[in-house]
Amino acid sequence: MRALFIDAEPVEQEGRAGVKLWLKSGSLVELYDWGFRPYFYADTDSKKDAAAIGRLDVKGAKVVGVEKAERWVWGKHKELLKVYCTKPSEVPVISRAVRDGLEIGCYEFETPFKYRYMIDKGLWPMDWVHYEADGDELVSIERATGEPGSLRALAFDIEVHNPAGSTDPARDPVIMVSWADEKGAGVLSTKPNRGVSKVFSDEAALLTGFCDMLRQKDIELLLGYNSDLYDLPYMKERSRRLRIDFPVGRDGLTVRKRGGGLVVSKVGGRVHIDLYRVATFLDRIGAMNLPRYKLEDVYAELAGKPKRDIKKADIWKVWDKGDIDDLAAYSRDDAECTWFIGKQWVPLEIALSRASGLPLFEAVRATTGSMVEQLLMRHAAGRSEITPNRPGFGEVTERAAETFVGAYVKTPPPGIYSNVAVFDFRSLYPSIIIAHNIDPATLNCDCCKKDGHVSPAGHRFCVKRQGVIPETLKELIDARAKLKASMKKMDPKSTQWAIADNHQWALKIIANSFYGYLGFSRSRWYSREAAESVTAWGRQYIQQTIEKVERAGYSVLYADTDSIFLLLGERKKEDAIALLTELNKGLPEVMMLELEGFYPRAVFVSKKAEEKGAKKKYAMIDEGGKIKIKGFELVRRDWAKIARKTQRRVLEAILKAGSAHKAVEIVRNVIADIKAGKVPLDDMVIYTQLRKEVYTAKGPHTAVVEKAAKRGVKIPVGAVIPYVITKKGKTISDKAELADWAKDYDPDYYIDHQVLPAVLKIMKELGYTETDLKVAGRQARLT
DNA sequence: GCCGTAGGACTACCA
DNA sequence: ACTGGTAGTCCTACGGCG
Repeated sequence: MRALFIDAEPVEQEGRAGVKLWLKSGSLVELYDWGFRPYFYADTDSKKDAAAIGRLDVKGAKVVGVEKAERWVWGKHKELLKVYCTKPSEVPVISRAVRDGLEIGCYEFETPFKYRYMIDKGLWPMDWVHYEADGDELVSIERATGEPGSLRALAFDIEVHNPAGSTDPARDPVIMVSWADEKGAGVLSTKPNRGVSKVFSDEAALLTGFCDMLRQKDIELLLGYNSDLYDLPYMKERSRRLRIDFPVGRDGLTVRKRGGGLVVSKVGGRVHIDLYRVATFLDRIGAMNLPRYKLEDVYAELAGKPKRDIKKADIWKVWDKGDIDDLAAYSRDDAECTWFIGKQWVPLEIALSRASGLPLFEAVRATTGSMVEQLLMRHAAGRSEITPNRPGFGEVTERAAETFVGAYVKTPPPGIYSNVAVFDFRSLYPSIIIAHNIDPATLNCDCCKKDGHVSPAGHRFCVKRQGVIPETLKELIDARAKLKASMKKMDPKSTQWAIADNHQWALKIIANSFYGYLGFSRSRWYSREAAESVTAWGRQYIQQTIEKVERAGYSVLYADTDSIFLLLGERKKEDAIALLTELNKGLPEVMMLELEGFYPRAVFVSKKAEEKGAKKKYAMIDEGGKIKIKGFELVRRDWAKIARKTQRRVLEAILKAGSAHKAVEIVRNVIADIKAGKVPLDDMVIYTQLRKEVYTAKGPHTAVVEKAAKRGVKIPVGAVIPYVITKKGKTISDKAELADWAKDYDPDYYIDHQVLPAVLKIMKELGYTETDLKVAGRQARLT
């Protein structure tokens, strides 16, 4: 039988231990594999040790088999013992006895059992398998090929009666559950209304009705927004209090708290995707940058239009009034927006799951680090290499304390320039890792003492045996290149193209994370020497390239990590392209310098306190009139919209119209509007994320949190706080007030601390001073 | 007690 | 809970002044 492999879970029944597999062929199939034994490795080849390990009995947990195994351990070929246990839960117990009791080192004793199973069986989630079964018992399974499969999905959202403002499952009932899927949308509620598609006698019936619907529709993929933390735990708690079952899954619902306030809600037998998790993931990897990631923010960004909105605080009022037309429509809209977002992001998550080997549920909640790790574990196993153990607490602390030098950034001379060309290295760090075989296990090998790759940081890497990291990375990069090539032959509007695009994106995301993973203190494959060699080679390549560009007669304006900005001057684009070709001849095979683009005009500014140019801050306009802005206040959410908007207009006036005069007019008008109190409060809102539980220093955003706490509103860690600097108070922190509570704004603050600083650094390059901008009617010095 | 400033804490950016 | 490099804000402590 052919099926899509979804997930696996360890199970224990009647003393037997095995694995439950979730497959999809038509609909979901549950199968059991009772024939797979958990194991770990012991670092010894002595018969005496083998015998001692074989005799172990820790409170009834016994070793059921010991066999020899040849594996690579940190670049050395070794003979180890593979120690089998009966149940997965016995692995930690027995391996501890081996380590602490017999003082024999162990490996892979903390590999979660389901990963152990998937890795050893060669199963990749969201990919196809061929299997044979006898009843519900698996007989055989192996990986097959095919396009990624799809799952039957449904998005949902709940509304809660909230007269107290906040909601509390001890008190406030669920009043609506809305849903949306391929076929349409609907609202389940306990009050009848035109907008309500199904009415239930009470809340218990409503919750049960929702579960019935999932069962009837045979939903495999459940989509929510912040449903890990809110909807599912809320419904579960309400059900508990109502003393009813809540069979939202085929196999229970577990709500688990992870470290750092993270909550994960696992729906057994369906894949639950919390799209808020996807939003924060995309934010972290820099694929998205919004001030906030509420459902309406994300929807507006993706759909290009705003979402219907009700003030959350008013939900109960509308409900109590009995006229719930609006509420039903709003609730339904929430589900539809969630569905819309899911349509865009689920394919990427499926691609990430396939590319990393993490089951979809885990992939959605994974960091790029754990994706890299999963992939490395799979590749390591494939080449008989041991997966290094996780570092202990002490080790992590030590690693975190040892810092290393990163990338090179050139200070740009501030000014406004014409005809800039930008070159950049394609995947600089991944290319370096592959070109120089950088891996903790190839570091200081015994075989290449004379002829190894020696990094500018002074570390040597093997030239004979490729490391698991370079090997895995090369596979990703080659696969991506192949995909990109095949995409050229596809119709860009086809589903096939969209699938390939998500896949290539997933491969890129993972490939870009390898360097960070090498330097990550909790990494299994951590190596400071390896990480600092990557950056050292990176600095060497960029600096040598800068020298060559300068020797060719160009002046290099700016450079950061892997990019070079040069002034074309009197030369033509063709000259720059010829130079590029020349530069590439001197680079290793896998490395490639590319033309990023030509820019007719560019702005670099000086640092606020010094005359020197500011790094990581520039704006350029390309030949198509498209503006690229980096680092400026206007790309930062912790600046008020009025400052960001004004700075953008000023930059546009200079880059597009080339008019400083216009820029001055803009600034003067904005200042006048602020003084006159004409600017809407919305434009004064500053967003700052609450990143810590406890602060040593006071700041506007911590002050806002304190004030909210006094009113009984708890702002959780991770929240992005919107606040306004009001007239009331002495210091800025005193004046800061939660946006919803702010009645006015302090014009002086917004002029002197927001608009002027943002705009002045640009105007300074054109010869203007603060007074030129503040005092109306004065003649501009330059135009 | 007031003023100016150096330095620390903090956030969000670039690559 | 992937890295280092960077700009910039706000607050506090501190020294000088009178």
